Amino acid sequence: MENVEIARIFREVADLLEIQEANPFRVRAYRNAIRTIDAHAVPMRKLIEQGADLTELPSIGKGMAENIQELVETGGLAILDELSAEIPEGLIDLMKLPGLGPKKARKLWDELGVESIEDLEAAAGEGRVAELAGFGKKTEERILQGIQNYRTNTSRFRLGEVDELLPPLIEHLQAVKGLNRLEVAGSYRRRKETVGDIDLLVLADDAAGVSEALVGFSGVERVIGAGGTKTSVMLRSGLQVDLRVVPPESWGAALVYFTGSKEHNIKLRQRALDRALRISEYGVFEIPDESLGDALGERGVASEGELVAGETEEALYEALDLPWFPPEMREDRGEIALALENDLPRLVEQSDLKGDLHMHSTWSDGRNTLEEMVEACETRGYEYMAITDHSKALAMVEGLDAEKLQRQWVEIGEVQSRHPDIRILKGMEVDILKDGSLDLEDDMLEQLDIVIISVHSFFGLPAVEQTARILKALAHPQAQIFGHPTGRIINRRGPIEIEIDEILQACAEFGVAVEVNSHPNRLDLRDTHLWRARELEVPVLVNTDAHRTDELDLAHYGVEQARRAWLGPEHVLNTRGVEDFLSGLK
DNA sequence: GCCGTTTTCGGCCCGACTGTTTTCAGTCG
Repeated sequence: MENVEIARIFREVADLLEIQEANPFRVRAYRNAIRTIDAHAVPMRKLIEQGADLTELPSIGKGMAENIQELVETGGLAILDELSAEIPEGLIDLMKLPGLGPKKARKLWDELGVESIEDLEAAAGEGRVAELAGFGKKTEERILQGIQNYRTNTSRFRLGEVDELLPPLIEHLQAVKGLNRLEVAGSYRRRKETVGDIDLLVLADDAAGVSEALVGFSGVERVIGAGGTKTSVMLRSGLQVDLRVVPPESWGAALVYFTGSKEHNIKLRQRALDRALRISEYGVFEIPDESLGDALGERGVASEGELVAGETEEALYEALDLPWFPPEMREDRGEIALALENDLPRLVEQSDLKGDLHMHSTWSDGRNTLEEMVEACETRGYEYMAITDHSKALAMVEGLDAEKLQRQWVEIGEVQSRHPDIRILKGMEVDILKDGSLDLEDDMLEQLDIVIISVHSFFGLPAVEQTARILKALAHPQAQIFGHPTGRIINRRGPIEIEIDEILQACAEFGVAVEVNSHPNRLDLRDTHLWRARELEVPVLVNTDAHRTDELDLAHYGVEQARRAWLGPEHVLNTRGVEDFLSGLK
């Protein structure tokens, strides 16, 4: 029973409780526990094995700890069995459709006997949904449309995809007269590895003009909604874009609000209430004494109370006696407590990087020659770099054997003499073979400056075998860097099955650094694993794994994931000068 | 169901939009 499975089962319980109209705070308790479990690198089963007290984890109390224990020990959960005996689990799928929540899903089941998406499609097709009280013709159409979208497009967008889709839209909007400011907020600004939709925040003299411009953008497939301050459209790419026009005095508050995360915002609001302040997307307001209590619940009190802050993010945080938080830290993973204890860490920045230690050339499957890669690194201001072509096990890309590698060293020597301003390190991305041995002779490994070890085959080994294979490779005296450790391709190929915590502990023990592979399709290790690496004091390298010169520019994605794990320059080896860097490797 | 620099009981974030209504519930972020 892995953490992802526990989280999935808790999610089912929460959804079913919601349909059952259980205490909403009980539902929230499950959702909070899911966040903790999802983000924890150590498996719950292992914590239990070690006799750890699960209730020390945030949002895990007595009840959740018992649930986790039950799941780990029996593989099942009594509360889930009870719930699914009362309510069909297919109703959970219904809630994934836009406009359908627990109440409406429940009603569809109660009154029409709908138990699945298929049932719902049939009922809506026959016009029976529109006849229900609280439903109508439009809702029915929206449901049918939603079912289509659900089947064709269910996954989130990779950050890199969004970076390709956004520029034309932003350019289009910036041409609107009177647009003073535009910012992309949401998980995009927090640089999360995948993005669900796009939140655009705009300061403009003519709100309606910007809204019209968005609706008129050539990439728009349909308009989802349009009100006075909010416009939503669906692009043909399947990406949803929400646009908000905000007044200048609320700019900072709106930016905080729409950047999120939701959990971070909730913490801010709780803190505000403690000091008789109320936060909304319009600003920080004083709560007048006489309205404390009952009057707050009434409608139309939004403007009540004096505006304290809102024009900038800094001012909003200052009103709460907090420093400004980099968006990557706004995940409610303890950042507020940290800020209160001491200064926030200085997070690593792209400009800190002094070298890139993972890239390919035409010697294996790279598109550019070795010298072109060197020149491109020079252009980017790097002090050092490593050429790390594939080893011979990757026959399809003509990986290098010992003989070919020696010939490459000759070329490196020549290129080095033509480019004295950058240090070219002799490296290789050596395959970890099925049995955990390395795909290059020991005497050759010893002569390399940089040895990256990576998995490129046998992705499907069972966890025990896969973990043992990698542990063996990590123990090799010449292994220095573990490249793209989980092998995942986001939205396409899942991670290999490994005990990530054991692996990271072995890295710490053997002095092996881990890579955050910056390619936006990989981002491997991911943020929560980098977090664990920091805790275990495993050094991290931000590498691009570039197969072309322009891919060297992807390094910022790796830096951003590192920032999400609160890594500073002191945690990232390739922020050091070349001699310090080399002495930091084993 | 979790949580505690006024608390072990009584709290638990806030507002906009939609569609269906004649004043609002449900959903969403």
